[in-house]
Amino acid sequence: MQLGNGDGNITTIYEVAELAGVSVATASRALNNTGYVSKEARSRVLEAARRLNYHINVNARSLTSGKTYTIALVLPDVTNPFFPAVARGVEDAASRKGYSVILCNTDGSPRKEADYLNMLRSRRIDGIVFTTSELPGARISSIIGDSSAVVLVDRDLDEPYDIVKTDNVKGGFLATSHLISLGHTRIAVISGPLSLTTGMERLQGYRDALGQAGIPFDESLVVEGDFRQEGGRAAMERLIEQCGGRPSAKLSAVFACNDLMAVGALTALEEHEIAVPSEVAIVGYDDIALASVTRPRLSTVAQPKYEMGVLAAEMLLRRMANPNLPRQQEVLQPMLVIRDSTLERRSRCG
Amino acid sequence: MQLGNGDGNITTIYEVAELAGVSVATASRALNNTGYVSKEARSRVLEAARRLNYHINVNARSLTSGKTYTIALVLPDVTNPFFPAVARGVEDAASRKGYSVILCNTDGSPRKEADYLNMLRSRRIDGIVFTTSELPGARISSIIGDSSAVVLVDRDLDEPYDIVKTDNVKGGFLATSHLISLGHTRIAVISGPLSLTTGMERLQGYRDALGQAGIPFDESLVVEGDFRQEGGRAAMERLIEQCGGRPSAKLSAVFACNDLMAVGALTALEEHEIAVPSEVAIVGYDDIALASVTRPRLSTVAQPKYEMGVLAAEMLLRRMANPNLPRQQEVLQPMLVIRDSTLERRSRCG
DNA sequence: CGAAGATATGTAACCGGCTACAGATAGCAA
DNA sequence: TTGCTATCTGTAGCCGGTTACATATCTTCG
Repeated sequence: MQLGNGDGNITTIYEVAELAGVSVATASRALNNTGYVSKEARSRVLEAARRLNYHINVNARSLTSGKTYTIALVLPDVTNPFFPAVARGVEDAASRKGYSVILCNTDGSPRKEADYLNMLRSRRIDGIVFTTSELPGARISSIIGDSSAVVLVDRDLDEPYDIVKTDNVKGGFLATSHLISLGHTRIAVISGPLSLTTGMERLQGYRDALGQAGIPFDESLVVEGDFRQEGGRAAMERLIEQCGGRPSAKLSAVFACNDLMAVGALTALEEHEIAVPSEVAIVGYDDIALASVTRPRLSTVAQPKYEMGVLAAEMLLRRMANPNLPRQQEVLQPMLVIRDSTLERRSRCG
Repeated sequence: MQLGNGDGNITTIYEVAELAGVSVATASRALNNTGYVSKEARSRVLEAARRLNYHINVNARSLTSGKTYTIALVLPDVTNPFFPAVARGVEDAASRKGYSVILCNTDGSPRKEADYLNMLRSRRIDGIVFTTSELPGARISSIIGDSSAVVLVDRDLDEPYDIVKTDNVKGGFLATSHLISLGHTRIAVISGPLSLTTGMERLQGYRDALGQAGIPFDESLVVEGDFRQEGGRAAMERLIEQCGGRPSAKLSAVFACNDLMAVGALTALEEHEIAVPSEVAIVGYDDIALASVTRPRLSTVAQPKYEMGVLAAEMLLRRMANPNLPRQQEVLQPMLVIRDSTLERRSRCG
């Protein structure tokens, strides 16, 4: 609406300098509060910038500074209910410090992961919060080189990258011990993919709890799932079939290594008209929003998802500020949330 | 691991040109497949780029091209279960065309929205997929000017921006008609914030359905909610209280204008031991993942969330390619999903 | 054979910032 | 007065690409 110059058109620092009657050097110094600038010059520059609706061109600046003030969040799928909270945490922490976040969904495909990493390198991203699936650490470094810092979330790689995770062994232990303390001894586990550290570790916690209670580990009670609802349902079907339709003495509780699979298991149980928790108790993992609305409401092991995101971003910024820092690792504590899908078990069974 | 040059360090086109024994102009042409380049020169350049692990600096390029190949997705909160699917759609469609997506959570705060828009302008973003809450269209244009294209999702502004939405009036109509067809006549509505077009339009659909069925509109059956779970619960409490604890003849069904509020209402009903759907039927809106795991499973009006994201991104790219296009508007159709929270109503009531 | 056009390449300017360096002025101590 | 420091400003080069323009060679056609 202004004359010709004002509104939409893009202004450069040259135009600001000209209007203010100074050189670009002075204009730059005034706008960035660096070096020596007289009061009058500064205020003339600021006024000119205001009048021209000047917005610095970040890309141009990054050409000299080498910093883009951009980080990336690379994860399998925002649509997986575990990730939005993490993403929000990352974005909050990043934007607080003036960083923007680029979102990348890889579906866990090493191919897509590699493609994104290449793209991110071309963008000279300052850092990456990465939840990879299968890409080996060495491959990551070979692509991004040391052009950007990396923090791994919820994954554990051999490479010397910083890490934010929760104690999955402990989480698995908590879930299983809870079931044991309720009197269960025949406890099945629907694990995550055993190629992922999360999958392995939660299973390890399960074994630890069993061992500590003196309950023998029974291979046939372990079914490998895929962290997805349909996989959880299929795994539960398999378990039910294995028991000849009625769990009864063969199996009285299930630890599903994430909530999505637990929900799948729940539907399978419902279809077979097996009562939860009276016939079979079930514990999930993650405490996604779903968990508190199922019937029965799902007992689960909560992870501090938002905090993980925040910590990951903050850790990344620290690493960016000082690439020579020793490797950082932050292990958060999972927490058992007891709802209705697990219940005290009286008398029956041994 | 290589000599000194290979791995992590950043290479410029100058080094590539030098290694290939050509000028930067030729190198640039070879890498971009523009202009004339001899076969030999091209292959020497490509080989040099490969050996040096050359990745173009996108920021430098955008300095001359004026394009950043970056768009932004500005929404209230990824943590709201409605948005991840939209986000995924936007990211998929964008990355398919080589664009990156910057994620911005505004919490619906006009202040944050304005801050983000300013930041995005500084980044010379090519376009924005925007789900604003309260920022007037004029304000948006005053900030971003015509420096980037804008597509509005699920919102309707006076400004001449492109729009992707679903037919909310129709959605409200579908939900209400469904209840009416089951025999309900006393239907309460827990609306969204009436300051939002989504809120208003769904309510309008409700009124239309009532009108068409000849059921008088009763002000006292309308409670304004906030699209959040706790708000839905509070609204339901209010309705129950209004009926003196037992809905009975005063109210036999509720249309909650999104699923989150429906879930909240469900918990309120459960606490009061009011059976769903036999005493009170309930329909939600959005069909988020939650809806299919509640007990009873929630009948709801589904929006094609992922498709909305895809369409928004594609529309944005079209607009970016041709700023003079007439205003585009895409209205998708909502779809009724009948589950267990609504049920045929026999005899009783009139 | 000469002119026109296609092909190939390099030089240099430019995109929009930042900053090293140099030059200018002023204040102050010796 | 001289010399030194602190303050202020501008010129120009650089960051890493793209591309207009000039130049040169090779075909091709009248």
